[in-house]
Amino acid sequence: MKSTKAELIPKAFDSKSQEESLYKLWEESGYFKPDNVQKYLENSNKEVQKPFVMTLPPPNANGDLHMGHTCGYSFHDAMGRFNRMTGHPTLLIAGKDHAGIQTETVFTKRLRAEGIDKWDLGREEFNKRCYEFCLNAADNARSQEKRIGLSADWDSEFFTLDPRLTDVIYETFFKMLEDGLVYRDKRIINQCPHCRTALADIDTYHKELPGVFVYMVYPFVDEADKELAKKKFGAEGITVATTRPETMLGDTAVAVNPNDERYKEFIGKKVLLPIANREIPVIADDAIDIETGTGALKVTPAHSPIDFEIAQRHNLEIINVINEEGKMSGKVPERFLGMETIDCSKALVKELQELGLFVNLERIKHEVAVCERCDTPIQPIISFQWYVNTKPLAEKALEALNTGATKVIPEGQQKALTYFFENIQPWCISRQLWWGHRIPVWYSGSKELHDWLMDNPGKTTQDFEKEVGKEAHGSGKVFASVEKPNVDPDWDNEKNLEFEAEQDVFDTWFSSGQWPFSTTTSIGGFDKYFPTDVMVHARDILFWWSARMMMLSLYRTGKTPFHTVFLHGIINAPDGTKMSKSRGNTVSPVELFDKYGVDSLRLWYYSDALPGANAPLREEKIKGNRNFVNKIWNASRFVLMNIDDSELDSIRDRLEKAGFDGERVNANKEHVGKVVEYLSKHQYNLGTEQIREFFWHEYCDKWIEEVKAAIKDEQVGSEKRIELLSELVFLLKENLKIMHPFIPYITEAVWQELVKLELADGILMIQQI
RNA sequence: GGGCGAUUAGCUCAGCUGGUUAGAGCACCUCGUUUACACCGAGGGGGUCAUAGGUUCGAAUCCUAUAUCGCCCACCA
Repeated sequence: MKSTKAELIPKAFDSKSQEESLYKLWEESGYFKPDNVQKYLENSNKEVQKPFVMTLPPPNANGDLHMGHTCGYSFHDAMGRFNRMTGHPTLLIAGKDHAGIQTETVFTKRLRAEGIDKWDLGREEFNKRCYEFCLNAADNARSQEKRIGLSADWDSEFFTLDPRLTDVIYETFFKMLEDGLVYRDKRIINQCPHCRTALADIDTYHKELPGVFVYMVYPFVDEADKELAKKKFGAEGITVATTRPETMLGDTAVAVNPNDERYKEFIGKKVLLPIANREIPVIADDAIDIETGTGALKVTPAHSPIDFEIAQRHNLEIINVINEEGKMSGKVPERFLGMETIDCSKALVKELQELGLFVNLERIKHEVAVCERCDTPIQPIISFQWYVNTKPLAEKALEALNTGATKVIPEGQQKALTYFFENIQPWCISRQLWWGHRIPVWYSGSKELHDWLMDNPGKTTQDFEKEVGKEAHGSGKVFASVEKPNVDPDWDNEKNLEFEAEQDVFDTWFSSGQWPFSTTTSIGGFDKYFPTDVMVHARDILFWWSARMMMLSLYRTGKTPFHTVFLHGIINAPDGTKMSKSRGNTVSPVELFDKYGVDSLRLWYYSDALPGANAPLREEKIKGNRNFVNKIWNASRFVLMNIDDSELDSIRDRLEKAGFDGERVNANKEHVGKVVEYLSKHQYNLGTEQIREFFWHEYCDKWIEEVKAAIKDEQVGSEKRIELLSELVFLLKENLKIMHPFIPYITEAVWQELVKLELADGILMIQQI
């Protein structure tokens, strides 16, 4: 009867109870830090390869991780572990995102629940409290990142508003301003009247809402035109159609297609804008679709992007009639001032009816852009914002793609990115929020003065005083600096001088677009760790994030920030639809960790969440992976159980001598070679399949069975037993190593069982493949 | 409207630069309780690789068209 210590090992691998202590073992080993990996390699006379570095996408500091986050981190970690085990001092830099508008919304609600109004609190106090809130809340996300096994250096973790990063981000802005790449410009923006901020297109989504389509007549000014119109159309004017009648008060033209036979003879004529009683021209523009509506478009440059472009082409006046809160304002008849747009719309329709200029009202459903956070329909309004001229930046990025300095996996997305760079639009980087990096700019005099001067080229501060009726306290020039400046060379009245701080903050992508070099710079490792190696994220933020990182890194450092962008698949609900909170079909990764173990979920990601794929969640596959993980546990247990305690010394000696050869060892080498190749080529699905196939059906089903039969009748301690069991242990260890990047927990757990029997040393994470 | 991609076993998908009987996991069927594991073992069924043409000695793989689906961007008077 054999006596073996290994018989005490439990029958099933209980992932949940072991994951925490295994993670602790890794973390406390210090090998999440590249310097320690380097020391280890040097001490064990291994060749030190160049560092392997990844900066990780920072999740929202105050949220839970979703299936997509843990998917990304699974890939990060497999890459990190593989490189760490092949001679590369490896650094994974994690982060937590301040997430601009989302966090401001969340925290404002929290404050309100405590009975605090953010406006009473003031900006400075709000930001202070929100910062604390985020730092505290970040523990939650961080513990989930650790749970997935992420081998990041937590001492290099950054919150995106960290003052060290801010310095770098501001420098970039100053440089761009100097180089003329940032400028202030008047454009149509998406205004959320509820959140009182400009929104990027990505912060909005489209929703089908009931609306109206109102036809109304703008009468001609000249009697002759009226006559002609009456003959042609049966009305003394031109009929236009709109879904937003309230914007008519800001109309400055009616546009028709130059090829539209109906209106040809009216081009250049004038109509009288009803109610506002303003004469506006009929103009011709190619952008007008003859088929839509009446083929005649009322042009409201201040409140519609298309109209704005038309206005630019034709030098039309721009009249703002809706303010930031979505209320009627500006040059509108007094009775409409302060009205909600919808009320104003109704009132106008009524007045038009009375004037006999109302033609028809259709009730329609149409797609409206709404605020992603609060569902409020956005108001396109015109305002001055800060822009980046992305054209020259995109050219450099294109070059990086074309020369192969950066490549995107999957290939199709590389084409999409190329197309994006080729057709890039100016980038609005200012947001009217409190929560974020304040744009480090001061206006001499006031922001109003500066924008007025921009609006009125050729005019002076004296004109401003006269026409606006306010005193000028500076030249209206812009000063870029963090601290308030105290001199303005263009303003001689020093006593009178005042500076107004820019209140807007940067778009979060402007700061996160600098992530690879802002973080490495801030830990003092720019020279050593930049450029980084691989960027991993889901493909939905390719244009927003990686594109920006490429442009800004090339601008600041002259180098592309990473040689590979790896876009993992998107995890969908089991029925194939998108997971979303509003649909209530989300699945929490933590739930799956608990149920099947982290390794099982990781394996599923590697096999299903491939670049270019949408992976519907398949629990039964994760369950299958759990079975594989358990198989590893039991196979290892069986090998150890076959070793009698009295044989341990001989097997240790045999293992130290190394020099195993023969069929199995060769087959195993070939197997390891294949997996290494798959990992190097980012073919994780093939790697997963390979380790599963090989370990289960070769190592377990063949080798263990063969050895089992061969040693059945052997005396304990016989030469044959020692040789065969030693070989089996050797092969087990080799397999644990190559499987570790995929499934770190189970492999390390087994390794530690080997360590207990002194059949292995140290920790598996740092062993070299 | 523009761009990208997909269509292979019941389900989810592999199949790299064209080459013997097209693969995996899960599901299904049969047999098996031999002291590692039933979260197991042995075996099995199941696919004219969306459709139509073409290139080739040879096509799931390359080309063209069609159909269906998905994603992204732009727009929606």
